[in-house]
Amino acid sequence: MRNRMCGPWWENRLNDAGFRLTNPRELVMSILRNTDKHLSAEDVYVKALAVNPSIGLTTVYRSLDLFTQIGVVQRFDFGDGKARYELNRNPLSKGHHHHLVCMRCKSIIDYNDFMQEEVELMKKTEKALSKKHHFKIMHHTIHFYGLCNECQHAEQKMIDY
Amino acid sequence: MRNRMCGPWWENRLNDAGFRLTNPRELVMSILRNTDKHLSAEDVYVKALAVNPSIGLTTVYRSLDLFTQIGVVQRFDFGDGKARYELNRNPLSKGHHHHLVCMRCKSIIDYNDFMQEEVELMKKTEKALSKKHHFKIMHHTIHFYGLCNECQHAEQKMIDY
DNA sequence: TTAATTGCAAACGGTTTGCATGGGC
DNA sequence: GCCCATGCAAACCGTTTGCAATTAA
Repeated sequence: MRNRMCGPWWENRLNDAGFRLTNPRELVMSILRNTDKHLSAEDVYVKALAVNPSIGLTTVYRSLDLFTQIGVVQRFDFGDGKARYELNRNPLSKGHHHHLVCMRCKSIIDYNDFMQEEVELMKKTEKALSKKHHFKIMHHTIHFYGLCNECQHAEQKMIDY
Repeated sequence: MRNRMCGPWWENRLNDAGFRLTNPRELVMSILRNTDKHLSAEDVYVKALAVNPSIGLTTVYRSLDLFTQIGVVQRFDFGDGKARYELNRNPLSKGHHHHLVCMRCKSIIDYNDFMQEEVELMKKTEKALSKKHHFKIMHHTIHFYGLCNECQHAEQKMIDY
């Protein structure tokens, strides 16, 4: 009965990995699917409560961990003390992108410019580093840190006084 | 009396920013100066205790924060729940490099291969993203995640059984 | 049926804060 | 002497764990 190719790809991946499809897991997944933000566990929990008031924060954490482990979700650390979770919208990991992180208001902007060049450089680098350090590279992240449009102006005001 | 250009550059920067040169701060700095590892606050604290048994962990945190703020130290988040601190060895930020992070044992390897190409791509990307998103970029990080030499073999053993 | 999953409460671990004491300048 | 800086203890906050009850398969 497994692998019936009935639901979305992540359901199959759950099954294949031997995990159960439950209401809380479906709910967490639907929340991730319906946002383009970079949600923390707490963010997901709050949204989940609106649909299922009896869901527990613990379950949200465990679902997010599980999804991360089976490669359906990617976990990011932007250095503000809480992890963010983002859906891998495609089993083949299309939609590769990176992040601009505002050091002041912590907002995050996705970008995917110059991906062709980036991918080429990364491949080259990965190859060299694998050989040099015998390191098996699974994935990479590029974060730009700075000030978003609004926060630049806010900073400017502070300097003015 | 300020700005006498007597001590190392970071002492001057402390002075210029209006902060005091104290024993704990010198100790923390000397520890960072004498390692090539990526130390956590706790790591620094343990090393500091060996020299000054009355130093407090809080002071280590505050020193590291201060150094980070005045640009003498860089703080990294590799996603294992604790921040790492690394000395900027040069006021002009030479020695730019990035990291390989082992997802299993959390060890970190520095690399600076292909820096020429990387810097070019990053400059180009920064320029475009600044214009496109009105984002003022201060710095960036590139992290490769994967398995180090030892951990690949450990994983292999696990699979064998 | 029955083992995986859930929700609660309590623990955990890294980091921060309040406050009285101590030490640069 | 004036404040900034320190050390201690306690608070904080995101995350994890133990455990009994629930539920998917």
